[in-house]
Amino acid sequence: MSKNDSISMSVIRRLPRYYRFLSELDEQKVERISSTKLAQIMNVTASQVRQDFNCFGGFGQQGYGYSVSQLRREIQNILGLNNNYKAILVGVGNFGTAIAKHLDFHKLGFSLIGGFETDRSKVGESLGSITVRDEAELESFCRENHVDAAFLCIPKQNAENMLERLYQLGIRCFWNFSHYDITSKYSDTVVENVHLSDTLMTLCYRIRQHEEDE
Amino acid sequence: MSKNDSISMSVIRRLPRYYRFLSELDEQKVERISSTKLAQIMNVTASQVRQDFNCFGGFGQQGYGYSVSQLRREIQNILGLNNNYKAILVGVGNFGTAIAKHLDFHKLGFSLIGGFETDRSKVGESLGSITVRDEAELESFCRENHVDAAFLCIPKQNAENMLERLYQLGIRCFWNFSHYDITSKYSDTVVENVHLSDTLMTLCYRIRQHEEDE
DNA sequence: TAGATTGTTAATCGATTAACAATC
DNA sequence: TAGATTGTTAATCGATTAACAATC
Repeated sequence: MSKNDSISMSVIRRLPRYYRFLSELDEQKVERISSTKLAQIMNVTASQVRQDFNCFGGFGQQGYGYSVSQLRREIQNILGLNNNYKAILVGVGNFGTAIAKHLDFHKLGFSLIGGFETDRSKVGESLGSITVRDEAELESFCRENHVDAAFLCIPKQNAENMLERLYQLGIRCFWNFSHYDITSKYSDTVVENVHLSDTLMTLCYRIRQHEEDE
Repeated sequence: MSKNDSISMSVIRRLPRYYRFLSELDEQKVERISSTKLAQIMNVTASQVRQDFNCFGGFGQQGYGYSVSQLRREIQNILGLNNNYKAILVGVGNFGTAIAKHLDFHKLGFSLIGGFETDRSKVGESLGSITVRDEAELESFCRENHVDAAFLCIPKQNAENMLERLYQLGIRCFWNFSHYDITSKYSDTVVENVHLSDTLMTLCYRIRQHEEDE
């Protein structure tokens, strides 16, 4: 766990996938694996596997391969999944609700500590471990609780205002499901955008390509 | 709209984003835009904008720029958003429901024609234009209706079986929210994976990087 | 020791950016 | 015509793959 020097984003974005495959192998009690075998399972090249792992230092052993459980733990550490970043859910509609119920945030480095919603009819509902609060309580809540990140599940038209409020409250990290372009206005933020419709449009394009190939 | 010769995936995956920005400009009644200006708004290089658009043929006019509405329409055509691919939703839990309610499939080249669920208590519910059906009806439904794609919103453990059934029914295109690795078993499929937890893990990593930069 | 497999360097490939001639 | 901006070629940069010496 050394050898840092800013790893490229291409590598980082592959780590979760390694982590998933290694977790599965670990559950299946597989003890060791070679870069060749792992590459085969994951449908990538063995070279890439070794290059990727070596960005962080040598986890393997020549002539033997990698210890699945150790490698899994190393990637877990690199990604920081043992953290417990405090996150709030902003917008508890269908989508926000699904997210909150669907994911095990603790395994992903987060802890969901609050949810906020404009629709009064939803305020007071409980959602897993949290209770849905009136959006008006956002400021007081954030002053009483340390918040590391916000999960944005609101429509684009509400995003501009909400961002201003969240930014004022010192929140700089966002998991953004809205189509609002956060970084263009707030450059000192960390944003992971999830644009579901973009991937569906890509699928649309690829369906036709696939048909044409026949 | 010519000059094809297999466009690289890097370009294709940028098209939805161009499409979104152009749609917005179009709504704001902006008539023309230069690659420089568009690049500025989108935070990319003007070179990239021009290279990307030129993969498909010259939409611009020297000394003038690009017509926003025309360019938007061109990208719409390239992506094939005027299609009406018939899709079914497999798994109508929190997540599937949110997806179905959240997105305007018609604008994205699809038409949702059915939803299937194992949980009997949900069968019969209506969801936008569709009615939730018992998963047991999947085969009969797919034989009576042409289905181009399946949106997979089921847990990983159910995915293997379900994929086998869908594949048998001739479905080859998937929007996959499960962590099941479709292409490794079914190589003649078109799959867009959406791994939400992967992006959250990446955010987790980036939060720490951000903190360290201070 | 022999065999296997890593860690790492070098070669290749593809994607991005820069530059500028063509042209509206 | 002069100015602006594209379309396109060439240069650069980064990421991926191949190769192999190091070593368990």
